[in-house]
Amino acid sequence: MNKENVTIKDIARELEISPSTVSRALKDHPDISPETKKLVNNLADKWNYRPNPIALSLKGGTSRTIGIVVPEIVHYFFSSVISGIEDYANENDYNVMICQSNEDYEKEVNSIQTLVNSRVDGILISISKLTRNMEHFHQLKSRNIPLVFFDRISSEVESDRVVVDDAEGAYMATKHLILEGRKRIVHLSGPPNLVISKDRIDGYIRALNEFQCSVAEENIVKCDQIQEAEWIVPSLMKRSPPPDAFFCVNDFTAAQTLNLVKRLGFRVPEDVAIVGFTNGQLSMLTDPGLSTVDQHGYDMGREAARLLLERIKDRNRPYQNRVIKTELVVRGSSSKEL
Amino acid sequence: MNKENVTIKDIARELEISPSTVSRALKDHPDISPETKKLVNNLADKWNYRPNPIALSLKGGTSRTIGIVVPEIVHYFFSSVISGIEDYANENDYNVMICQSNEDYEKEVNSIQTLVNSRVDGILISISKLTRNMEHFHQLKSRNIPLVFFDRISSEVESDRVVVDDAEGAYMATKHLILEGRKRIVHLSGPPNLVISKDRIDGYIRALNEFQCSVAEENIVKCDQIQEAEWIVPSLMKRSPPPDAFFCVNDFTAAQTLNLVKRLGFRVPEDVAIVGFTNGQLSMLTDPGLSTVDQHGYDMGREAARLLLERIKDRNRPYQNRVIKTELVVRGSSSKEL
DNA sequence: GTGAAAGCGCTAACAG
DNA sequence: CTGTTAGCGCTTTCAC
Repeated sequence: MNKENVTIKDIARELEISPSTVSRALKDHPDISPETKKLVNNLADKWNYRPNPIALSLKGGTSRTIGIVVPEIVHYFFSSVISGIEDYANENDYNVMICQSNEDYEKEVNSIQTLVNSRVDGILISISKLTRNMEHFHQLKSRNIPLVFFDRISSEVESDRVVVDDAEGAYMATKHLILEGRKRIVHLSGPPNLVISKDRIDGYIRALNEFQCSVAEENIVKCDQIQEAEWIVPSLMKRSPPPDAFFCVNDFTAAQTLNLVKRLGFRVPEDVAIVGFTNGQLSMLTDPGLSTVDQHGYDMGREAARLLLERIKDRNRPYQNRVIKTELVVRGSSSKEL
Repeated sequence: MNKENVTIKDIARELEISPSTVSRALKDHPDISPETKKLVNNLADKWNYRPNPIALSLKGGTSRTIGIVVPEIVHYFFSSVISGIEDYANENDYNVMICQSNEDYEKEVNSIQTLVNSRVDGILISISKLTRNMEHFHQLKSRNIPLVFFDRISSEVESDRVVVDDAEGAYMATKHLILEGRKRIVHLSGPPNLVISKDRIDGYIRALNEFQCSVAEENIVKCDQIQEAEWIVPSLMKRSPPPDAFFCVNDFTAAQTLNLVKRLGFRVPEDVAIVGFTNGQLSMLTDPGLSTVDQHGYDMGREAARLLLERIKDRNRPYQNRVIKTELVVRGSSSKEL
């Protein structure tokens, strides 16, 4: 009943017809007689025939597999993007191959090499924090391998891109803090070489300007990791007067800031308000709940996959730039009413 | 410089020798003269030749790709397992294809079908909460496709397995709570059809027995999701006397329990101690920090991948059962000293 | 030491 | 309407 792997030949032999006829019957080719089709399809069903995708790949020069490179799978944002890519790809009969760069330039280059060697039909990537040299992307372009950047894009490499509306998200978060009456809003920002970091800073500044608040250099501090926050936040809180709000580049840093500030005896949100960025599972579980900017990772994943599959179909279409809307989610860490 | 995709034929043509000679030279076959080898290898390097894995697969009947099926990528535990699998697989020149079941039986069956159709050399799976029928696994066995279960195993299907020492982890957690002087320890448990749920219950009971504490039916409550906890925990806290400790089947439920209990006016850990299971990123960011049992997901992933690759090499070896040690991580939610 | 030929599973141009 | 043939890239047996 469960033959190891049924091939077209097997069916042809059994029915005493040629493999090509079987192949055509299976694809409902108009030339084939209805009876033959029925015969073939019945046997194919009965034997549970599945076309061998490897043979198809070799023939067609396309693997129906796309590759993803992310810094770390274990981050909520990235795993939700992957989830979206996965779903969209599978719906379109594509498979997905995943590599991690671990925020390391070398590993990123290797990952791309691996995917290229595996003959993926295209690549989706969010670049690592340490990536400065964009040579590996140019190589992809010169080899004509479709490439889509998501979230952490390269501004130097022309290609399809999906980003969230980082500037707008940061603007909304900052504006929210201002409207809550905060005067000394610190922005804990990301690595300066990433476009998303710059955009979030821009949004932060735009909001301050709009409300005639002064923008102070020392209120923009690079700090995007739990360990960094450990010493940076306490040192910031020693200022007099201390900051009365933090807008953080991600939920982890925000949650950690929240804890540190509480440990120093400040009340949240009364003395200090905090807003993060991501809206991961974490943000509902801090105390108080963490206000944050939802990045809609899953949607971004679907959109990125869509762009990639479209480019695979048509390599000459103009480059697309998609922006996923962000959404401010207000919880107890920034609003006294919650 | 960057030819699209160099083949053996290209090299043969350029050097005016036959493809077979090139193939042999590339694999350092003893028959080939050193000069020819040098010539071939130099050109291969220069042209950046990479064997086409698809052709190799078709020829060799092996894809050097393994498949993973997990309930949800976005859970810290699963993404860390995936990370471990990835690393081990890549070190051994295997690629990894990932599918999600979304805790749904149908999608699990589909995922396996997808992977089989893609001709993966083997499959790693952690079964969904809703999976009761094991037919799809038996099919894999009858098709002779290597299969390794990790974490959520099927006790009904014989195969290689990697689990964490759930019973021991639960035992340590419970014992720790007992030693902290807790008398009314509630266990919020997982879906009863999963082996891990049973094992954790067993460990919980063993610790209670060992210390002559009574085991009460009503202290074992099925509750493994944030939303469930929302109403279950408050109702439990209405008992008189209320529970003075919770051992939860995962970190999410534990963190949520922690918040709910605090919201009801109880102090943690003074009035109520809480221990979770996973040791995800979340556990350092609750207030107080969440005591939990580390599952070493990354190590589990590596080990599972190792078992799979070994079985792919030798399909007749006896089935292996690997147990990853768990580790109790004590933080503020269960110990007054922290 | 090297080459020719066949075949992995499938498709498509070309014949009939 | 159906069969034959060649070829995707690579390996491997069999010849020479």
